[in-house]
Amino acid sequence: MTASPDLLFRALADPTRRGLFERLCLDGEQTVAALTNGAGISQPAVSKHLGILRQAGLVRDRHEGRQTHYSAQQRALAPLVDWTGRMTRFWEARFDDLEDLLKRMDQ
Amino acid sequence: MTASPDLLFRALADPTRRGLFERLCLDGEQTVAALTNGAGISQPAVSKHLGILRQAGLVRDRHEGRQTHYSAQQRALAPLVDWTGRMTRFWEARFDDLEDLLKRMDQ
DNA sequence: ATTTCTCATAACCACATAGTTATGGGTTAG
DNA sequence: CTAACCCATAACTATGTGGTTATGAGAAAT
Repeated sequence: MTASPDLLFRALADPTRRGLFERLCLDGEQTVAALTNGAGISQPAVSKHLGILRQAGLVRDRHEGRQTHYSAQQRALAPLVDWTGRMTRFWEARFDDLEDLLKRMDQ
Repeated sequence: MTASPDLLFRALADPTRRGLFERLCLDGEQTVAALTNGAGISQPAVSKHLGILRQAGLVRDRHEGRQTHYSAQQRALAPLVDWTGRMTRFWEARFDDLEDLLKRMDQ
């Protein structure tokens, strides 16, 4: 279930939404209430953002009783990595641009 | 001159704009007229998109007589690569999600 | 059974943004 | 010098989108 780069870029374009994804990536699974806390927006807004992230495959939801736990699906970022790869690793791309990037990719 | 992830994501979120960047990456430097040809939108719209890409550091413009040549600056993608790295290469991130991504990054 | 709690959806609003046409500045051609 | 050309900016419009409040469905607690 790999989403299109378009869906991914659009989902990650909003800073609030990207912030939610970052929190899920760094702090692990969390409930909607926990995510709402500290997001600076209302709970319905958070739910909407999570819906968009879910549609892009970036998060998964797990229902447990009356609360929903969300977690990041890092592998959904794969098309993004592939895309940057295609844009950079290309025949005529100048080397001084590539050097830097390839270093970062190798850690 | 490295731009923020936010600026980059927002610049690349629009499909038309991303298409322009892709063409510059794959086909090399081109004039505005050349880019307008095949973009399916008017020349002013293309100029506006290029302005946004330039502001994000993703393209460079070179003036030559009455025409402007644009070229991709692939190194501007670095913050994006770093960001995905931070989101994936993190302590508790599950391995089955990482395996796949790291393979892609190593080519 | 009733109340409370968590979350999602609906309806609405304000603003951002991607497109258009019109126009002007600088450059080459005639 | 004048005309044609390339591109950028201005002004405007329509649609998308991120936020709100109101409400309801489902589960837990009393």
